[in-house]
Amino acid sequence: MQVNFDIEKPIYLQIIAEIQRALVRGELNPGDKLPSQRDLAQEMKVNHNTIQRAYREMEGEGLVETLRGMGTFITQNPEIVKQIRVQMAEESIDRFLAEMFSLGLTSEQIVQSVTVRAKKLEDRGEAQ
Amino acid sequence: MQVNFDIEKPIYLQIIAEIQRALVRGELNPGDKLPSQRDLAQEMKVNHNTIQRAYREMEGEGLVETLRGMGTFITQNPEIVKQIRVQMAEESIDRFLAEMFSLGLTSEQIVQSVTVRAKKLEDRGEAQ
Amino acid sequence: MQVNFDIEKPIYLQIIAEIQRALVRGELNPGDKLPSQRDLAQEMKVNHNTIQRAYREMEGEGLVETLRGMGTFITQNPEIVKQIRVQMAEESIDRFLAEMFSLGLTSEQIVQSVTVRAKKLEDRGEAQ
Amino acid sequence: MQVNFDIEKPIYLQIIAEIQRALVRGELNPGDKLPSQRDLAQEMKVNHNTIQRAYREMEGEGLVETLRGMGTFITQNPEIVKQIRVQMAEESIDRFLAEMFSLGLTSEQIVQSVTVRAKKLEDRGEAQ
DNA sequence: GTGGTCTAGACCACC
DNA sequence: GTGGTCTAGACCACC
Repeated sequence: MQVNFDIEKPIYLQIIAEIQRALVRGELNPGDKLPSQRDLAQEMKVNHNTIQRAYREMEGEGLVETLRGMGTFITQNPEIVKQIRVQMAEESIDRFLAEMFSLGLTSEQIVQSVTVRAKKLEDRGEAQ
Repeated sequence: MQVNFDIEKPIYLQIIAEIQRALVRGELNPGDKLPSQRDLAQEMKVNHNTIQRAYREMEGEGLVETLRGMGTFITQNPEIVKQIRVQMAEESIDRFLAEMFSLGLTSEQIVQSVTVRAKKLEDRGEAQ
Repeated sequence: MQVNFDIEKPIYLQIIAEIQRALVRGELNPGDKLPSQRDLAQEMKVNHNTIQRAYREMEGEGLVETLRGMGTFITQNPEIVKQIRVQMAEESIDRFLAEMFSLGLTSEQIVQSVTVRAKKLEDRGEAQ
Repeated sequence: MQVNFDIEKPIYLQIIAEIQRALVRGELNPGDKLPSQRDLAQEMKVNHNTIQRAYREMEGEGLVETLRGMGTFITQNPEIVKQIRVQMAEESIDRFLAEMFSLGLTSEQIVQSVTVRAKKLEDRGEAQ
């Protein structure tokens, strides 16, 4: 697991995004234990408070559960993966539409372009 | 004009992207003179060779023309803005589709989601 | 506004409790601006991060809203005061019942005692 | 046995309260010898005069008896535990009612809430 | 060993 | 001026 020290996004949000991606990819599953705050901090070369911020934020969203003295675990709710998938898709769509609108395209043009291109890529087998 | 010193993308490509965005936004127009390589290098705190690489690349794409002793100018072709727009839209679409496919959505689901969301945002007036 | 540096309760929770009490007492109202994080930190002689923790926690509960560069404000929702009242009453009841059960009283005995005593105090006018 | 050095309550009253709770919990029984004033003072890191004050106060209430040269003992009266229980329950009730009245609830509402909640907790088996 | 709280202080973005 | 992020390091509770 890696973070980019880019200027754009706070580290703790990048950590959350990493964990969500790992969940969506199935590398992390409901019930799994996350690395301890101190271990992950050392591994990622960030302060343990930054990891804690990320973990606490995820706890607030119901993504993880923390058992004092035991560690932090992915919530034992099989729905979370689906929920994250939906959330990530929505973010992706909104980011995309913002880009397209800023280029001056209308809804109709966008839908048209996406339809054509998605069909083409799917036929080529680029959709796994 | 600024660049992010992130690891992802070579600086000269970021410079090109910036200039293209400036063109699309109308902040830069066909025929306009670009800053001298040395001036821009100083302003952006990058090596002047990096600027030269960016300008050369854009020259290869027919985006700019360099007149010896005069400087570098946006090509006097009213079509370039439209061409960049198309190119940027295509990049945007492909990036977006790659994200959506990696989340496991099908072409139909993607088109469906985009259609609904684009309509909604347009109604809200978020498309300028 | 004061905090007790007692060992029992984290400072940031004490701060939240203080603000909730101020709301219930009507000393603070929906829409009111809270002191800036730095000012309150200085006044309470705690670190500004501790105030931020309290404010962020309240933001998560929808109690306050933060406008970057403007400050932190009590949510413009007239229902919050009622909600806090209910929450404080529930906490009060649960704390009380835990005490009474630990003394070995049954539900019936507790209800009986409370009924008699509440009536007596109300008649004496101790309920404002 | 520990005391909180909080500002609220004199230490000698906290000591009395601790001893009463120990009696109610059955950790201390009628006839039991209390630690010597000096021993307890050392253990609790308070002045031995503070312990003396606590013991004297309890003697005045008939809770303990001091036998010169022998030490201080819980009164050999099987009723004291019951009496303390009643006294603690009364204090608990009054503190609780004060809280609820200050939140603006009426006697009826308080009794109603307590009845519902006590029943629920008892059913859940939280009353030991 | 694991998480929780707190401090002092730095630097940043936005206004 | 206001909040946001982050670090380094301390001490604590619970196990």
